[in-house]
Formats: sequence, structure tokens, C-alpha cells
Amino acid sequence: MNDSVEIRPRRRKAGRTGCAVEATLSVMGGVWKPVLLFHLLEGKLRFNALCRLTPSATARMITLQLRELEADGIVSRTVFPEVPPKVEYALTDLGLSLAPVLLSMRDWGKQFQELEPA
Amino acid sequence: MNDSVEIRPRRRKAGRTGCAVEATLSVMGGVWKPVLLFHLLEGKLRFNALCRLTPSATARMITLQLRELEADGIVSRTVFPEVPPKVEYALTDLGLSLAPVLLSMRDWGKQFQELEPA
DNA sequence: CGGAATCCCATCCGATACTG
DNA sequence: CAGTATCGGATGGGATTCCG
Repeated sequence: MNDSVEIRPRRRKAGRTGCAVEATLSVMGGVWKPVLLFHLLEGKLRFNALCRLTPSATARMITLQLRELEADGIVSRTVFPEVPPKVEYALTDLGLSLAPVLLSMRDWGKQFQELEPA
Repeated sequence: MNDSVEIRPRRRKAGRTGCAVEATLSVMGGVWKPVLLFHLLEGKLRFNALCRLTPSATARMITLQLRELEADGIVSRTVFPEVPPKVEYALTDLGLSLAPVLLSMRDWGKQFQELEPA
């Protein structure tokens, strides 16, 4: 399956293109990462719980996004060796430091939803 | 060119999927919108100025993103009828209300860049 | 339960050329 | 200067199936 060729795609694309905002986006860019992180603000969650909280994303996408967040040190993944399997995701300290960003996004979204009757 | 068929793609996808964060992302989601908006926080900018401030994006993408932001009432576009042409982009009041989100993103990115020597 | 692998089509987006 | 038009390759991501 693996041709032993480390692909490593466009990761770290905008690590420091000069703009601090791009650095943030290199970590939490994408449509679902902020949503996943926001849900994790309230505490650790199992995989299926995250799926239920994010119905607009497929399980596949949630897996991929979580893997990237894990690789960036934003979330931790704990596997409990039991049957049936149980995996818990939680924010790391670094992930927790994103709280101000996530909360301001939630606040703005709440305001926006109120003035958008559509 | 136009078959008079309003396509209107996946816009308004996550207007109110229940999660306020998704509502915010439906407006400022995407890789370059936050960057463009952040630059506009400091005042109105001409098209080429935005291009210079966002070298990682092509002019084409900047145009498209600005058009979406304009349609969502986040930025305004002012054309000056002179030669050579001159177009200025600025935040609307609604766009300005995104400042807390943009600033917290900048703050986090700055911190992140400092502890990332790479 | 929590994934990984594969298929495969829709779209994104860069490059290029042209315009008022 | 500030775009638009078009093409074509790359990518994204949904659906499905299978596995420990």
C-alpha cells in the first residue's frame, strides 16, 4: 500500500508567510476543524459523539481532520483497550489556547443567526 | 455566456445547522477570506494592494473571495470612474463586527509563530 | 465501535490570454 | 488598473465496503 514515499502534502503551507492570521489558518483552517474544536471545548468526546455533533461532515472527514489536529498537537487521542473499542478525543493545552478564537467565532455566529431570519 | 440560470452553489450551506460556529464559517470560511478581512481592518485597500498583501493567493482567487464577501455584505466595493481604473475595498459595518474574531486569530498566530522556530 | 481502503465524480484553482 | 473567460490538471470529499 505504502511505496515508502513520504508524501507530506501542502502541510505547513502558511507556517509563517509573514501574516499571523495565515499561521492560525494553517492549523485550524478548513471547514470542520473549528467546529470539532469548539465541541471539544466542553470536554473530551468519543468519536461517535463528535459525529453526532457535526452532522454536516462525514465520518471519513472527521477522522481526517482529527488526524491533522493530532499531528499539529491540538488534540489528543486516547484509545481504551476494551471491547467494544472506545476512543476519546480531547484538547491539548495548545488546543485549549484556541478558546478565545473559537468563542469569538461562536459569539459572532450567534449574532449573525439572529439577524438572519432566512 | 449566461444561460440565465442562477446557479448559486453551496452558498448558505451552514446558515444555521444548529452550530453558531458553522454560521461564522459560512461567511468567513475558506483559506483567504480571513486574511483579506484582516488586512482590510486597517482601512480601505485597492485590489492590487490586497494582492500584494496576500502573495500566496492568485488574483483570480482574491477576486472570487471578494465577490463572495461582497454578496454576504461583509465588504463594500467602490469603483472610481477614472483612468486608470481604481477600485477600493472596505469593510462594511457587518464586516467590522468580525474584528474580535480576526484579532484573536492574529493573536494566537503570533504566539504560535514564536514557539515554532521551524 | 472506530476506523482504513478504494472508487470516482464534482469542484477548486492555477495558468494563460484577453479587455475596458 | 482591475478585472473576465476559458481550459485542464489536481484535489476534495461522498458513498461504500471491509476490518480489528
